[in-house]
Amino acid sequence: MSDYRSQSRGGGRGGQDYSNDDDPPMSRLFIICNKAHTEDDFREAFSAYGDIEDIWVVKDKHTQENKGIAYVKFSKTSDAAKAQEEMNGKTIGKMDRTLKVLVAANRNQGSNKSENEQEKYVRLFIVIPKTATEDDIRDEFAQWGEVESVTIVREKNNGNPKGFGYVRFTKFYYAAVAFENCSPKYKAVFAEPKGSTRSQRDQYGRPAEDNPVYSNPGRGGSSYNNNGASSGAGSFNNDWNTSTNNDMSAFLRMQNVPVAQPSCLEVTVSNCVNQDQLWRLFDIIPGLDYCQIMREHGPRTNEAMVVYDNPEAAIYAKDKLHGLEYPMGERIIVKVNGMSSARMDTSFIDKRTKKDAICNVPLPPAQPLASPDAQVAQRLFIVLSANLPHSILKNIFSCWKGLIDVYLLPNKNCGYVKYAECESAQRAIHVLNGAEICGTKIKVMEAEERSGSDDGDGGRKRLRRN
DNA sequence: CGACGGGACGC
DNA sequence: CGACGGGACGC
Repeated sequence: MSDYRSQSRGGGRGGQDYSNDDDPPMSRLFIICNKAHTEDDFREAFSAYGDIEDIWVVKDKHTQENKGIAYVKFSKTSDAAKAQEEMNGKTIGKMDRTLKVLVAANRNQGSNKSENEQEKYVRLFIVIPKTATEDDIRDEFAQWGEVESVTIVREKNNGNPKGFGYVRFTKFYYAAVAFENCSPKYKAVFAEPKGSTRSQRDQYGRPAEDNPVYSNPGRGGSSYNNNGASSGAGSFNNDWNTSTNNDMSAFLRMQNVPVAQPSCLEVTVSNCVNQDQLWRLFDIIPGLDYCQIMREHGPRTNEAMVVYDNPEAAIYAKDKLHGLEYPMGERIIVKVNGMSSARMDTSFIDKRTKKDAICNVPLPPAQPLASPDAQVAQRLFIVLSANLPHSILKNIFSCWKGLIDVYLLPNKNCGYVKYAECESAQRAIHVLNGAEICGTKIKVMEAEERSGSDDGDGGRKRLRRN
């Protein structure tokens, strides 16, 4: 993984890729041929299928003799697919030997022969609206080629769609055309073969624990890191409510909350500092309760929230750490939450004598969560005056029984909360609407029904996208 | 005022 | 049967 040279070329400038083997995916072919084949032979035979970025006839390092293998890199996956399917088994040049044409494996993973062969190339993983049926998806994707099957993944209990599924085509080429041309709403990618999940999905998981922040994931790089919802999501596990089974520790933590006073700091820190490092830094001052990198703040900085269990500790931490170079050359900026003035105003603290560090209203102790598959009894819509980490929100809303899910919309300070019990939802509204969480105001109300997804009946349109 | 995410297959 | 180079930021 250290060998990835392509990372720095994220953006929009034009096109020469020398080494970006797997971009787009499966656009490079591995060809087993004859030692006498030349680059020109391959160019002549393969350029009919599309733009070729690179042809490489592999030679022995020492003897310079051809090894009888070659790589041909196309710009487009579908061109590579067409070439692979048509040239495999053909002869080119004046040679007798037939070519064996395969999709090249990723540079760092060696041979491909033990794979399920076609399995990897004919199946797309897609996000599927919950209202869609297998037939809908089949009809939609049949425009790109012959669909062999569609699978919508469903809950095993109630058969409700999970919101994603698979489309299997009869040929690599069809899958490639669909991959390139289907609506972006499907977020199509080539499906991993059934056994090996989570190979590349780690980038969404936990944010930097002991790794520095990685820059860009590969294709389709929609912003993955600039909102509290997604960056917070990975830290779920480090927080008070470690999981559904850990209610007791959450309970104990929550019991302590109401006695503490405000002590929330807003910290701007280089994005090469990860959460663990930041924690250790602020933990120098006793009383650290909470430390969370929340969002990107600039091209090279993140914004974090740091909470102490008493205001003196927070003031002291600000005093000692504000302006510190950490690491060398990168100053940390520490502000009292919500205040823009550089100087600490202690009267600010006094005004909040009765408020706890996390929320300015008393909260009940933490309650068991509902399963993520649970039936939603009530959905709430929440609006924040600033972003908050997902972990804090989850914590707050888990003070009522049967919380299913909390999320904020990308790049917005509003979102949804789902409960399996109406009564919990109503209590959450009653207690939290108008409250402040770490100095951030929150509104909580019943959510409107979602506007019909794509049933196409013209009606209330408040948004133009669907 | 402020409105719709992510997701990996019954192992 | 078979699996990984050369080139190079830019005024």
